[in-house]
Amino acid sequence: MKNLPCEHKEEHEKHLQKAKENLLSSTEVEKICKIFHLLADPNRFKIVQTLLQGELCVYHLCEICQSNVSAVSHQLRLLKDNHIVKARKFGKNVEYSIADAHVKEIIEMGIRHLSCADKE
Amino acid sequence: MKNLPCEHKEEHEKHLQKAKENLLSSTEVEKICKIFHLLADPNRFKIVQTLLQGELCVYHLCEICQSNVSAVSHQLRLLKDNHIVKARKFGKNVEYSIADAHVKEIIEMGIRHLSCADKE
DNA sequence: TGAATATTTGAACAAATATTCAAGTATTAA
DNA sequence: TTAATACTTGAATATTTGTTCAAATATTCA
Repeated sequence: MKNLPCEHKEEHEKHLQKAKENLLSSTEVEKICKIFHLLADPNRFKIVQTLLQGELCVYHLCEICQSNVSAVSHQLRLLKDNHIVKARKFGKNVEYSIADAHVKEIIEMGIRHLSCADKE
Repeated sequence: MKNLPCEHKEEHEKHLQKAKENLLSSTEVEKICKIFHLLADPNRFKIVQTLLQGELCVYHLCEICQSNVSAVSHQLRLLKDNHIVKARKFGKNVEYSIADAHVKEIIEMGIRHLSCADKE
């Protein structure tokens, strides 16, 4: 038995053991955190949530975010670089759409969490 | 029909309409983003994921995060202030545990997303 | 009481971030 | 070819963030 500075040695030892078994690698943790970080900015969140309804171009996304073209474009680049959205040129416009189907579930989970939190 | 500067007027108009119907309030978006932000830091993520296995005190969480007591304590305060974890004193130790059952699903969703992303 | 342990706290700092602005590119229309 | 539209880009700025350090608190034990 290790000499841990903790009153609950045995029980905590068990929890710690389980935790260590389920531990992800640093790379894995960083990847997951990256996704959460990308969805943690209100404007990026709105962009992604909006694009879940279907393809749109920058002008419309500005309307939704109530933000200016440049700010939205910067955020879109971040989302694109991280493969959350994809872009295709159509005439003068650039149309954005969701590239990663899984973000839908994460977003929906966030929304569900919201209504649960309200009840508490 | 609005005079939108976009080649795909009709179709985008539909997407935009749907998006506006599903639009969350700023307060709601901020609440969701807050949760994502809290889980977007590697050390906080590890702390929460670890506590899902059961109650532990600060010393053990430092071990998991490979970080120092002060840094972990700061992060724990953030998580506690936002009702993700809760603390109870036991002798010289403070035992932390999960306060918000829903983060489990969000974390698991993140992990699932990871394995999907790998395959692509 | 005084020393040891476990944790918290506040201030200071460096790094990361989001936004703005001004200038740039690409495409279309006149 | 010039002007207008749609979007991108890079630099500058202000803000937020995570970590460190040193000092503080709380509890137990001798």
